[in-house]
Amino acid sequence: MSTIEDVAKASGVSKGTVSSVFSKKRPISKEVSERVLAAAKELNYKPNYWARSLANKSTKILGLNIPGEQFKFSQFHLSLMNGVLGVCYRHGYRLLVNSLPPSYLSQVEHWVSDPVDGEIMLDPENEDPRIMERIHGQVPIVLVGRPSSQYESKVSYVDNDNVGMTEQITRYLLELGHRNLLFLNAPKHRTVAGDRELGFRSACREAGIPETHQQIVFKPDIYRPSNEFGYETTMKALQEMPEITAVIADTDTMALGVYKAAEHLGMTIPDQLSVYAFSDDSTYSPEFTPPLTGVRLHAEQLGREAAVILLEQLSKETKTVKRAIVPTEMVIRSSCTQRKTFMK
Amino acid sequence: MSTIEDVAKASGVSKGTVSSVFSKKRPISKEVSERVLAAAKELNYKPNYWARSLANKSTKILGLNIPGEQFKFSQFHLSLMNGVLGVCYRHGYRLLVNSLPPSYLSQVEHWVSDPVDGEIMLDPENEDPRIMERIHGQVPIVLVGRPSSQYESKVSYVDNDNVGMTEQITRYLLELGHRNLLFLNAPKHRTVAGDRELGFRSACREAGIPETHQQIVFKPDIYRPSNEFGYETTMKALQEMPEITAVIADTDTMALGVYKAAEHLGMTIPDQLSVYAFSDDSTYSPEFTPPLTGVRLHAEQLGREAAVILLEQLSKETKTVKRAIVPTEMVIRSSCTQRKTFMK
DNA sequence: AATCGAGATTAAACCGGTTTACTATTACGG
DNA sequence: CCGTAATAGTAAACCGGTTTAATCTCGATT
Repeated sequence: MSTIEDVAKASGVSKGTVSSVFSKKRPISKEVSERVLAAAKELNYKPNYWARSLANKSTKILGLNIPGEQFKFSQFHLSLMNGVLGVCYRHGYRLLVNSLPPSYLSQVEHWVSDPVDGEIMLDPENEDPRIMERIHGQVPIVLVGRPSSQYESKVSYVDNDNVGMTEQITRYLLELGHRNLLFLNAPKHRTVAGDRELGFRSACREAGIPETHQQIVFKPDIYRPSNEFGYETTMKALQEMPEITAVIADTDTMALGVYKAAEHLGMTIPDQLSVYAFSDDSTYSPEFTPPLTGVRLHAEQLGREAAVILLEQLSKETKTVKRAIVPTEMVIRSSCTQRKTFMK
Repeated sequence: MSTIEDVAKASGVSKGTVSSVFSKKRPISKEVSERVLAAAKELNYKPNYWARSLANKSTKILGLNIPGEQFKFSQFHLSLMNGVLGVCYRHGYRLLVNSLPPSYLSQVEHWVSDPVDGEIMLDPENEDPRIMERIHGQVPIVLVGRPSSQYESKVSYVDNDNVGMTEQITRYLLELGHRNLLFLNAPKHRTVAGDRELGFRSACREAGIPETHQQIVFKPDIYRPSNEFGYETTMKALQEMPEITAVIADTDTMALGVYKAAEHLGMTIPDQLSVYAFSDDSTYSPEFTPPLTGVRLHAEQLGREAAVILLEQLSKETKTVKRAIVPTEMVIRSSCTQRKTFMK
């Protein structure tokens, strides 16, 4: 690859002039400008991204940070990313997927600052070391999901109204006559799990459901796939407590496990078991009979808003902490129905 | 942020020594090493990514290049990306999603080399300027999909056997008794469209189907969503040629349009119209009744193989051109059936 | 004719690392 | 006790851009 030096020599001007021709940050006479561009084309020259970033102290790259080992993108993340990408696209930013193993990053020879101007961080946890690290390292961040309270006034974030949404969904099931619910929740250390628990409990309390009839099981944070967790937990719960008539699953993948459990127990959905999932789109949907009732989280919009807020923070000097709540909508399909009286 | 200079001063050694402590590329006595690391921690120092990349001439970042304006990731891309990410993860590479508008990149002030060590390029087209550019710019690439023939011996790529797969699928429909097929193909300029056309034609010819009964419509490359294209094309085709009893759709999104058209025409699937789609996973699957018959493309494996080949090319000096063909499997669900004789 | 000022260009410093060529110190074998 | 080699550290050059401060040109103003 040829360098700016080569172009400068070839067109008989200085490095600085060539730089200005490209960056357009200073006026250059048309004549010189053309001569330089011709030479550049001739030599197949393109400014070096990293040299430029080093000098500019800006990379025009946004990071997307996802926690956990062996992470896989779900449908939710996909939509979210599409939202982020759209904004990046319009503003000339590139998107870096930043999810290297903590074990890798902890080695001294891999210590390094992040190659991004700012980062969108997914799935915040209660004691999330990533947040501390970014604040400490001066990297602007926007979270998708609520941070733990100690950071709530320190970092910007976008989120659904998880408390309200779960309340609404729980009420829906209660109004259908269900009196004994099982809630398969996200891993306990994720902040979203707490919010959803809150909403669930609140709606149950409001309807006078005793605590024993509000089963919540948090997904353990080991690498067991969600559908297996859904299957095993539902099997166990329904055997121990056959009065359960409705299950709320945190994701559609979990719901798949619930469906399978119901099938193995000879129960039909929705007649003997209602199933609700926090997800409107699913990879596994071909497997769902009947179609899954869920909720639209508007992942794409979450991504868009996060990206917009982040870019805003990058452009302005004043670091206002912002928050955006994206509304949700229930999507009633056919996996939930009135509790049948003979089930009593 | 503190620099290597600060750390050097604080620990009373030279820049070069600090550099060696971090990169471990040269032995440093334990004593000095500890002193430096302590100072680094104290100052919250991390090596600057850009400066390091500049000096190393390597970024440890792989690019994922997707063509087209206003691109959105589909389920296929999601799985593919998961495959790529897994490999990146294990090798300490980050992944950059590189899909900026050509209009943006053509402006002089945005000319810049790519900030990656190598790139995985999706959806190659017949006269794909991206390929030329990367070869010219010395950026190692691996394609997902077959390049046009002039590049076939010049760049590595991974692909499904699109010809064979389409042949197999077409035969399947022909064996079900269908004699009049509609094939909604990918945009004509994509190489995959040609391959699939070839397979389709070949199977039809083999069965003695006249050309007039092998309708192929290529998706125009304007920004109309695939489902609308599927809907409108199917409506038109079925009205002009009611003898059609089976449709092959290039993607599940297109198939969604076909379903809708069938509904509007009062036709039931699969009894009056069989539908086959080149996709096993779908965002829209909740909408599919009956479940869509398709084909498993193993997108994740495609991504994995592409990443592995790319990393191999980066590590070795010898640039062997490699090719990998990932097998496909038909997934028979319930959107295709025997042609009913009364339809004759 | 002298002064001023705007515009275009350049040399050199800088961004923050890595690497090379060299020096100083210690260890060892003969 | 000396020559040689191995080890640890350093100063300076380098990676390829951007930017600052200074210089030079030329037309307009007084």
